[in-house]
Amino acid sequence: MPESRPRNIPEATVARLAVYLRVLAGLADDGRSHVSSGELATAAGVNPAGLRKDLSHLGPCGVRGVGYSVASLRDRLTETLGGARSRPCVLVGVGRLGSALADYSGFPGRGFEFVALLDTDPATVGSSVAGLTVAPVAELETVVAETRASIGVITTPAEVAQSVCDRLVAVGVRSILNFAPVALAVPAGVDVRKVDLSVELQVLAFLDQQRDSTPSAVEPNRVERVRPLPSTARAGVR
Amino acid sequence: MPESRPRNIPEATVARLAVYLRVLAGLADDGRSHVSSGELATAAGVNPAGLRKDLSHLGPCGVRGVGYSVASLRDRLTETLGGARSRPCVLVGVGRLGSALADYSGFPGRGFEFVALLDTDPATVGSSVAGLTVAPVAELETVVAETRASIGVITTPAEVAQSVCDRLVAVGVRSILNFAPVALAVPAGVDVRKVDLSVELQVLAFLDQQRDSTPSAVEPNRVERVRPLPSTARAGVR
DNA sequence: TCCTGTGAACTCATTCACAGCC
DNA sequence: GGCTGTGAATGAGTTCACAGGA
Repeated sequence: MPESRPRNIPEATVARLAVYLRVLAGLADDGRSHVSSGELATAAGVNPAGLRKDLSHLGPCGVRGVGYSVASLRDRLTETLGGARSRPCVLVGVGRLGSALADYSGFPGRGFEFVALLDTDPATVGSSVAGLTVAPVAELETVVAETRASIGVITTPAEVAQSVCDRLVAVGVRSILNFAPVALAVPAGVDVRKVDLSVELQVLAFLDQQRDSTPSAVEPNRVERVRPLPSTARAGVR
Repeated sequence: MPESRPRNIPEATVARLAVYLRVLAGLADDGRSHVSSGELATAAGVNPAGLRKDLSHLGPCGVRGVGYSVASLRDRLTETLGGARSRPCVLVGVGRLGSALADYSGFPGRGFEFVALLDTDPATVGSSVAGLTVAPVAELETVVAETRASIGVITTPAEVAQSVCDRLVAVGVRSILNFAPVALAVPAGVDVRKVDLSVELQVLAFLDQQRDSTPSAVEPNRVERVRPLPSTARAGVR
């Protein structure tokens, strides 16, 4: 076969593909059979031309003069994003944020699936969250080995994040999503993405304040400008 | 006075300034008096040259051949990020994610402060979260008017996010942080940032899967590469 | 000699504008 | 006529390399 694989899709594009997929699922539920790039772009909050460029990474998948088939585009995106075999994820730290995240696992065809939830708190261990029974962190090594998890999600307090990270890496986890407000040190070959909720708020507060300071001068209204997604930091190898 | 204001600081830089500030607070607690850009950069997970460029937006604030004064740099960052008078925020949707977020308010000098938490669930309304009593959503308009909140945080289910957004905008909120997985439509002049937790996981899953497919070939090890932050989408003015 | 501050190169990403097909 | 696919242009942001001061 002549390598029909997705090839090199930019990270920013991958993030948007996930958004398109969600919108398409909604359109399919509404019984729609086709969409134009314009309509899809509006629903996803992006620029139409950018959307088309994103989709071009999958090869031609629309019909000129008509638009995109909702069902087939959805299937294509599902497959591209990892669809068939979803990656097993282990989540450490089942607090409010952790349990909120665990519920996102619900949807199939998302490319990931939580297979274990770990916590230290005896009151939390043994309880059921998102259909899984919370296990003690002591079992981290065993659980990762048994489930062959390759993705770890850290929603612990900052103080223990690095040690949890070290343990995950030691047993072979190579992709980590970190919600703790610390920069994790990892060996090359491990991919860390970071999401910092308080930083998001600080940035918003800064822009808000800055706008008040500026007497609304200088810049007129731009109708709708949208930026990618990256929202995270990366360290280590591809 | 000759406008000594921060001027135009790139958004990506603002996000990192918040991270530096947190690291500096930790260093101050440890009794450190000075840091070099290299050390600070490592702790923040960024490139030293980039850090210096970021700080250059505040004007010279280091000492050549020595480094930065921990205390004075911290104060400078605090002030730049909105320090003195923090922006009042209203949060709508006090579920697990919402209450987790509300706790971030704790720190002073962050540039924002939660002044009200709203929810529809009668079981949640009246309870105390992060030191605030949860109020019914019906009081949204009153609360925003009384607190003069200019920032709204939406952590509701997707179905009601747009209507909550509309109500916030109607009473004058111009900066919104949206955690619901929908693209919010807002009039020009309103700034929306979006954080999508499930997308973060999907991107990580994709990269993880992609790495397994590729026989580790092509690319050698990159030691530590870090990307900015944006983590969000923006719509509206400025 | 140290480390900061910064112009300049470079990489990455978004937007524009139009060619191509239905 | 309408809408997709895409090369070219633009812009933002990061890295490099060195000038400049303690």
